[in-house]
Amino acid sequence: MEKSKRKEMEFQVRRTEILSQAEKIFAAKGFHNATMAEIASASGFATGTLYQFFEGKENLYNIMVSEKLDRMYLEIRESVNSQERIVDKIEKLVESHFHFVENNVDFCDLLIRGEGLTLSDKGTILRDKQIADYFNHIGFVESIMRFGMETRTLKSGDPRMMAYTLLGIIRSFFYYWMLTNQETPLSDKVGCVSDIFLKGVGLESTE
Amino acid sequence: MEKSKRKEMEFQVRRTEILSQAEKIFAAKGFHNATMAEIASASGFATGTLYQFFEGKENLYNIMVSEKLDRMYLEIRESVNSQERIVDKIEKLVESHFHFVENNVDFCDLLIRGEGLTLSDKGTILRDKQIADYFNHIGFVESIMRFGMETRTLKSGDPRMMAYTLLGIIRSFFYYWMLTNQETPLSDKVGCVSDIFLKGVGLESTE
DNA sequence: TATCATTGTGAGCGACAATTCATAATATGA
DNA sequence: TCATATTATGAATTGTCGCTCACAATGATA
Repeated sequence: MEKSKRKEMEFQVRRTEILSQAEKIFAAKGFHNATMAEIASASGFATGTLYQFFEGKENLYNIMVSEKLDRMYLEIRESVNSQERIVDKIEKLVESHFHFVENNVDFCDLLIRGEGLTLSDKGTILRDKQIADYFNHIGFVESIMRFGMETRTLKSGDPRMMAYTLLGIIRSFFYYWMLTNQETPLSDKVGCVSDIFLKGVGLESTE
Repeated sequence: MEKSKRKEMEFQVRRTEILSQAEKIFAAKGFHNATMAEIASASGFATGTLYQFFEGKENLYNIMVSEKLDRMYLEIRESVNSQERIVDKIEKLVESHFHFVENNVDFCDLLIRGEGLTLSDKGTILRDKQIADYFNHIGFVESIMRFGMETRTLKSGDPRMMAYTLLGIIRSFFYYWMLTNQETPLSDKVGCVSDIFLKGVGLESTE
């Protein structure tokens, strides 16, 4: 049994190495331009060996993206949960999103390109998983909004719409930052985002 | 000269037909799973004929997307410009975006998948054009914000950040609507979006 | 109708890369 | 150490289209 445990661990180490190299290569060249041969040699294996860890190219790609996103969502949740006040929670949400982007530029570039989402049969199953995860995340943000309404910090309204709004703003800033490779860190905009989100852009006098 | 004009027109008709069929097929299957043969037969031509209208597959795809987006931007601009008051302009902006989405579900699905943005050499040139167009659009929205500030309807602030915000919210709602094929029209949310954008979600008492 | 020009055709070429599998290398255990 | 099980190898197989081009069809001209 000890043996098999060590085996298992070695298996995981190799698997992780492949995933890590795959991430780099996919990020650099996109799904369709990356080749299995390249990923194999980068992780120090022969082409055929990859197929002992993953069912195929799509599978490898999807697992890589999926696990990466899982980690991101987890990070964000923990960061938000570490705060008590609703306003701080919102700020942390924005901040942790932005941190992830800043620390994973290549991966985010891959996400923007959005490649690999049109996949065949098996691929769609994993795609659905990613969509489900995204909705799950929306649900999480929604719960923050609901909390804000309970504690009378936020206006009463549809918490789901609020969640869409906040995530949309975050995404838009991330998008802009990716396209204009700015010298200023994205994190500088955290205050700006949460401010607009909470107070809106209209003057009090408006309507 | 008359002859050549008729020729020119016929050429345009054929070209348009190909583009129209290409749109359907690309939308249904994505860039990589669509084949030139399929597009050709759908538009009533042989494979080789397509190459008299377009340089190749990437070229066809990019032109199709590019021209479609141009029409969208134009529609939105006209719609916004038809309004005098800033609040109406904002509402029209949201509304016309949503209208486009509702009337072009398949095309928007293609956009969400984001396929075809990782292209080789020539492809990137056209990709850059699309990014430039997007920035141009942001600039347009920014000018609306600036106008709102001049007329003292909007708070003074960075108009570009405001533009990112509004476009982000719009995109987020569009995204959610696409993923949950809802029975309710997206247009129902126009009021909700412009409201949150102008007033924010925080209670007055906040801060 | 004969001639030339333009445009359409689609079978087949060529390139590419995912996947497989017979074989080699390595690890296990008695 | 030898037999056996496990894992790695990478050349060969395979299938897929994008694209070309020699030829056909159509249309224009005289």
